[in-house]
Amino acid sequence: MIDIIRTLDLGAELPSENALRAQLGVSRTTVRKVLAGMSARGIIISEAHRRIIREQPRQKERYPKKETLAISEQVETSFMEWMLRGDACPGTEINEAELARKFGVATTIVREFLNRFQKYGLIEKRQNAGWVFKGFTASFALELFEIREMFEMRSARLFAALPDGSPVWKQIQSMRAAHLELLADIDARFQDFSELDSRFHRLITAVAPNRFIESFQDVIAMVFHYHYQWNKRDERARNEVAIKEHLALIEALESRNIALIDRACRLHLTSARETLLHSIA
Amino acid sequence: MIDIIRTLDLGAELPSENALRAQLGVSRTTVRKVLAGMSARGIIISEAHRRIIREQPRQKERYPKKETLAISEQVETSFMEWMLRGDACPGTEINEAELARKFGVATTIVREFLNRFQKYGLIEKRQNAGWVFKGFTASFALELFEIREMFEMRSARLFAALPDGSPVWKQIQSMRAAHLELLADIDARFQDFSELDSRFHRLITAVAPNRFIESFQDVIAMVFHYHYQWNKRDERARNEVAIKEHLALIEALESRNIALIDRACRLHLTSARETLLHSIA
DNA sequence: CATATGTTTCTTATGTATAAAAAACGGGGG
DNA sequence: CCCCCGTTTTTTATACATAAGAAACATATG
Repeated sequence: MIDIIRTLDLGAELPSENALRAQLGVSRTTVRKVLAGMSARGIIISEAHRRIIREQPRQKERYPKKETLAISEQVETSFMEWMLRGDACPGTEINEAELARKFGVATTIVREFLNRFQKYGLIEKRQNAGWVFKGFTASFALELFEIREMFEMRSARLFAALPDGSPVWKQIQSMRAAHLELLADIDARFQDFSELDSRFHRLITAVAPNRFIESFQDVIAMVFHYHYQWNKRDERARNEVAIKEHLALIEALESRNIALIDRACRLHLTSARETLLHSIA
Repeated sequence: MIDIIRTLDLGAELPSENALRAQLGVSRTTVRKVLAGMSARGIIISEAHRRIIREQPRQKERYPKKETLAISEQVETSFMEWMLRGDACPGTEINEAELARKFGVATTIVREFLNRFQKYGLIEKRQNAGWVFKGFTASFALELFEIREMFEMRSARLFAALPDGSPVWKQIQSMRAAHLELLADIDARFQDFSELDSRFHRLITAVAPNRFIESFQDVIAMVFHYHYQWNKRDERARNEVAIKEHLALIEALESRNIALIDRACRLHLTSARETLLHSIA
């Protein structure tokens, strides 16, 4: 809301609650609550049927990040930190109540998180007896990449069969541009790669949608997002190599030559796997 | 406990609490509670340091099935019924509170169930806005089988590379025997196939363990278990065909001929897919 | 001293209550 | 009749409370 107001002038009238609702992607109830808050702080004046901007909100008026995050998201972050900081070794038993205490949240939320987190294959539930952390181990990485290879090779191959008119070719073009841009400025922006990587692989996978493959992408994204947040070693070099491999794969895809595609794809996945294994050991 | 007592004579002494605990696979707390119940009903007499059987428990003494099932399991059954009875069509919005009311359980449990159930790909969560049932549709079946084919072909191929001395060859032998037995008595026992099917596919998959593949087996097992519980059409014939296909695959595996294995595996999966599609339409 | 049972403590499983957000309802003005 | 806003209802998100089960500790007995 602050961002919206900053595009308007002092004394201007705010859009209707419904317009704001649509723009912000939340319910009108929430919009009204925020408006009430701004009214109370003197940022806007609520008259009958309209609201006038009285003064520009300052940046420090923003709610602190922590207050705007759902508790469930905070739990996710806390848990990942706990796991990747190395407090946990393979076989560690996970205690719902203890985690809840440690993170300062209700047990219900921890429990719900663990249930959702189960799909990543890092923890396992035992009836009436809590959870076991299986460890972020080499075998985890190997199993992950075995599936990843099957899925991505499948999608990459399906790419070659796409008609010339398909809009994905445009998307691939702009994907290449994004990679080249990042590569040109790699020293400063190497940390932006993680997000580009995820987008690239999702684009390839999306040619022939399959809900199970898409769901597996979440696993991969989680692993890379969090793992490399705690393992910065060689990050710049690692990402540079990956970008070049992506560019090679893009070229192969555009050639429509299955053998070429297979090779580029496998090359990239092998290198990504080795990098991950290396960083675990 | 009733089953254990029935193997003993009147007046005999029960094993120690610890022995019972180990035998029943529960905690001693639970054993003690059951023993207290039996004492109250006059089935056993608790003396200092031992318990004597006073009269044989009758079958109706057993707790009704419903009381021994965890609420979470009851919710699963209720939900499957709701879904497969056809009360829900694709796109139906799922309401936690309403389901809880309908099933007569707490909302927490329904919520937890939906979270776990998510992995089956039949429902989807929308932030702050409940769940959507995506439907037990043809595209669900197709996506399911696309993955299943990848996974099973992979496992079947790895089979051929196993050394002669591997214990799986014995297991395959007894698997064949189980199939032949069932086939011989197919008219009476065709409903036993579902469980054998799951065991067979899990055996094949288990040659090279991968947690993601194993987790996917749960999806398949769920689909077949529940779907065919509500779609009995052609059940006998369907299962007979599948048994024969299994036998062919077993033979192919034992031949160690990759081409043969591939063919038998694909044949079976194709036929299973068509059967499922047919039963959905 | 080893094993069995009595007792206590702690954990997970389930139920209930409240807060936050979304959706529905309804009157009023253009 | 349509859009806007005030209000009410409903739903999800989170916290807290209790019951069932597991594990640990303590005591007794041969």
